[in-house]
Amino acid sequence: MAQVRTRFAPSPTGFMHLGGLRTALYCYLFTRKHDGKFILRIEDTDQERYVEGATDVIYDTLRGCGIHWDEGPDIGGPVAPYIQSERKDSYLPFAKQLIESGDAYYCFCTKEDLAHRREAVEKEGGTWKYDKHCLRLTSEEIQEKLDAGIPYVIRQNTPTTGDSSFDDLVYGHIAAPNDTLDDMVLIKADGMPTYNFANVVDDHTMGITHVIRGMEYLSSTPKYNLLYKALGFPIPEYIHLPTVMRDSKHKLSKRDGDAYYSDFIKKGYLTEALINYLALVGWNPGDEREFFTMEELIDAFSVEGISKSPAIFNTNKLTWFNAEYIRRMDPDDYFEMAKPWFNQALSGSIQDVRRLAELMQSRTEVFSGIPEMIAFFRERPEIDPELYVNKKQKSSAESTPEALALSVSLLEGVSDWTETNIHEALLSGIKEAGMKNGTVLWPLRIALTGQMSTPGGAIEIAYLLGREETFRRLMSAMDQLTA
RNA sequence: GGCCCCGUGGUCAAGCGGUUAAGACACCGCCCUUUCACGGCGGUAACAGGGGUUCGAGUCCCCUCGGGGUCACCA
Repeated sequence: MAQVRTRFAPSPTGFMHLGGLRTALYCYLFTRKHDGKFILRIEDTDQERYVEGATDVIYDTLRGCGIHWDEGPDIGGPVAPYIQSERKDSYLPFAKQLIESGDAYYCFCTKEDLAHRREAVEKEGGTWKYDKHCLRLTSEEIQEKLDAGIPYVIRQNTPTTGDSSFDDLVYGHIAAPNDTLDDMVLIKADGMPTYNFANVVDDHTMGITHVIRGMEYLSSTPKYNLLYKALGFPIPEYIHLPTVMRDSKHKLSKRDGDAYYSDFIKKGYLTEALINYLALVGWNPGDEREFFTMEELIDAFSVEGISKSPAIFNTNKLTWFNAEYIRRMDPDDYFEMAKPWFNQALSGSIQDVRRLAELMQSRTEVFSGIPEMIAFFRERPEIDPELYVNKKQKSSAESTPEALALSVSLLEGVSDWTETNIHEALLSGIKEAGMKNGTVLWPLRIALTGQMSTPGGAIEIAYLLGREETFRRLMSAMDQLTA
C-alpha cells in the first residue's frame, strides 16, 4: 500500500465538539498505526460563519490531546495551503472541466425559483430533487446569461439511471440508486465551492488515501464518487465512523452545551481520561484492556475494531475513567491540580492542605466536585440531632453527650496537635473508658462536621480543623444538645 | 416520505454456525473500616419480533418493528 495520508478537516466554529474530537483521534490513530501522514485542513468555505480565533481552538485542543499533525496551516507542507478559503481558485477549473465533460452544468435558478418549485412538488406529496431545469439551456442561452452577469451556481449532473456503490472499510458495500441522488451545487454563487466539492477536490489534490469521517456522509458518498470518476481521480478508501449519541434518540450535539471538549476540561476532567474514554466509544481493542496511553492506542488500533452501531456517550463511565486516572496520579501532581479547587472552598484557612489532598485523592471523581465535599471545613452546617444516632456505630441520643464529653477531656490532653497524637489520645482513652470506638468517634465526627459522610474520619477532621476550631465546634455542638 | 445505515443487559461491548452468551460502567448485597471513598468478594440484568436455511442460529437470508442519518448556494 502506498503511504497512508489522512486528514482531519474541521470547520472553525470556535469550539471542539467531542464527536469531532473522536473523529480526529481515530484518524490520527489509524495514520500513526500505518506510518502515514496526518493532515489538518481547515474548512472555512462558509464565509458567513467565520469566527475569530476559531482555528486556535482547533490547534490548542488537538495539541492538548496529543494529536499532532504532519501537515497543516500553521506548519505548512507539500500541498499547501491547508486552509480552504486560500485554495478557492483551485476549484473552478475542475468545475469547468466537469461542465466540458457534461458532468456538471450552469444553473441560474434563484433560491426563490427553487423554493416555489419545491413547494409545488411537495404539495403533490412528491420528493423534491433539483429538476435539471437549467440543464436544458442551450449554450447560446447560457452564454447570454453569463454575459449579462446573472448570478449562477454550478451543479453536478448526476445520472438518472443505474446504481452507484462503494465499499466502506467499516460499513461494507453501500449502494444507492442514482435517480435518488440530487444534482448538488458544486460552486456557489459567491464563487466558493460547497463543502461537497471542495472536499473531493482537496482530498484528491492533497493525496488523501483514506477518508475518515462521521457516518452522516455515508449516504452522500456515492455522489462524491461520481465526481471522482468524472474528474478521473482515483477513489480513496473510506472509513465512516458511527455516530456518538447523547441518548438513544439524539446525537451528541452542539446544542447540548456539554458536548465541547472545553466544557469537560473546565469541569475538571483530565484530558488523558477523556481521550481514553473517547477512544472506546465506537471502538474496542478486541481484548479486555481499558486503559491506554496514546502510544498504546496507536499500537492497538485497527479498523476491524470499529463498530457500526451508534454509541451513547456515557458520562458516568467517563467519570469513572477520570476517577481512576486521578487515583493513579502522582500525589504531588494531584495536589497541584486540586489546589485551586481547595482554595475555592477553604479560603486558605486549614491546618494542613497537603494532608487534605492525601485524603481527597481517592475520593475525587471530578475536580469540580471538590468544593462541595470540603465546604464544611469553612463553616459547619447545622447539626441535625438525628445524625448522632447510628445503630451500627453503637451511637445513640443517650450515649452522645457522654461521648462528646469524653472527647473533650481526651482532646484537652493533646497539646501537640498532630494526627498521631490525636489518634493515640482518643483511642487509648476510649479503650480505658471501656467504650466502643464508634460510640465516641461517630458523634465526634458529626459534631465536627454536621455531615453524614466526610472525606476522612473524626481524627483526620479534628486534626485538619486545628485545635481551636475543633474545640469551638465541639462546645457549640454540646450546647446545642443541652439547649 | 424517498434513499442509506444500525439493532446482544440501563450504557459501552466480546461473540464472526455448536459458549453455562465474556468483560467494563452503573445498580444491589457482603467484607474491610471511626463515616465516606479506595480495595476485596458476590449478585440482578441482554441476543427487538416473526418467518426461513441448517443436524444445529445471537451469528446466514427475508419480512415486520424500532432507532439513527441524509435529502441546503451549512460543513
